[in-house]
Amino acid sequence: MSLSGSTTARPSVIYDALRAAILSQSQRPGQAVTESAVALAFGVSRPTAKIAIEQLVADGLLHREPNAAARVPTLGPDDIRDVFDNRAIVESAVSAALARTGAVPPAAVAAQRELLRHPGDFAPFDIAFHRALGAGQPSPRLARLHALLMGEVELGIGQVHAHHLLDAATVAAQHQGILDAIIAGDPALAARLTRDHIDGARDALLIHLTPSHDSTAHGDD
Amino acid sequence: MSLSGSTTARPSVIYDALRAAILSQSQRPGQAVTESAVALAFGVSRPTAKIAIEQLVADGLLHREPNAAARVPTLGPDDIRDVFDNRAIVESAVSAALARTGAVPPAAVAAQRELLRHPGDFAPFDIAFHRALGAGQPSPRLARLHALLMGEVELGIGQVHAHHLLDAATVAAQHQGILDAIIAGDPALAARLTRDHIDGARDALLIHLTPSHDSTAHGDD
DNA sequence: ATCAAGTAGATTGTCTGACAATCCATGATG
DNA sequence: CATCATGGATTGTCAGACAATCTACTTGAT
Repeated sequence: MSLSGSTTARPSVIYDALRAAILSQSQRPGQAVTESAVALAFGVSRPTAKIAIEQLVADGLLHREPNAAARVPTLGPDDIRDVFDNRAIVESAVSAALARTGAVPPAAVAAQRELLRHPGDFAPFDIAFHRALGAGQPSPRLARLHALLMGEVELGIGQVHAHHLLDAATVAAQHQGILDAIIAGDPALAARLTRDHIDGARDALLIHLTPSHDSTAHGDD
Repeated sequence: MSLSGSTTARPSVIYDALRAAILSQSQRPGQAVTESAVALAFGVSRPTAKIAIEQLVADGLLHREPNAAARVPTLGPDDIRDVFDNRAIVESAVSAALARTGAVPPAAVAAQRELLRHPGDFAPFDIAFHRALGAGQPSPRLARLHALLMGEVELGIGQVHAHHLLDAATVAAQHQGILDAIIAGDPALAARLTRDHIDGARDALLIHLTPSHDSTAHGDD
């Protein structure tokens, strides 16, 4: 059957599209993502859509309860804290492992360069930098743990990052410090700088989620 | 097999049975686990079997390449090192988090008690102790990271643990030290003892995997 | 006899359509 | 007004089928 799309509408295609929609806030938090709707939108059957949705759930980008539709999760302060605290644990180990090799992933350097060239909206390059760190380090299992957390990190940043919490120069400087420590072969320093960097990002996000700050949300639900 | 006549043969049932078969070495490492065979053995269709297999692959208990049958992975020295090093990172954070609460999961105490009562084959209770630590700690995401690693840990111990590497008394003493540090509310000590404990287990397993004198492995049982 | 090419088998990847089970909202009824 | 039955909606699960890909073997030529 020739549906609208090209040759094969594999689950991964649906996964990517759905993921982009969630991270770009096209799918508002709390909004239901039903299997039927996804199947209809992509012209596939429900089981096919189900597979893609389950993949998103496994990555933390969707929440689902036994017999209800999947929903885009709303990351509250507790979630942000939990995600970033665990990321600090994992990513500091990532930086330490990289420092032991003494080599920096080329993708991280590229992301760092692009970040400085786009100071207005640098969030994608910030994410790319950290993903490159995780992916470029020797341990495959540590890379997997890191990638697992980055999904929710990206979701949390997307939900809050529109407010320009930090400026590109500060972020870039901290990134450069991490890279320098890695090149210098100093695992302890690389781990400490990474931890501080992530803690700072966590606190910046939490400030925006604290009700003391004005003009954050519209009305109480 | 002994599974028949059940109207609700959910994928989780197949998952559990397959998992037990792998961990009990019923499925020898390297052996292929085809979707057809699983479907036939459990009396379900291939997609149902596929879901269970993919779940095992996600947990690291099976390896699969794009167009080949899934196989039980053989954990070599590099794999053991990688699994246990990452476990040390995650589980030391688990112990530290528990120490901050000052409370010990009851399941961990129960596992510790059972371990002392079964000094002959204490591997299951050793695993249960560490799983209880991960599951009983506050952060849901850290618990998930820990559980993800424990699958391969259990696989690695199962592949080597038949040789009685450590005696129950030593393991129990180390466990008790961790519990005491948690109760005392000393995160740094709990983390350090946990790391040492895991590093010791790693080294014990690696000794048995080092081909010091026996080059060709002929597995007569 | 050795090597290359073609072919047959096996296995996975994917899809379709359907039925059963469960949850939520609505409306009827005491 | 509260309680319960009913309807719709959604997920959970399943069986069967076809296409794509890899492997191993047979066949043929050098």
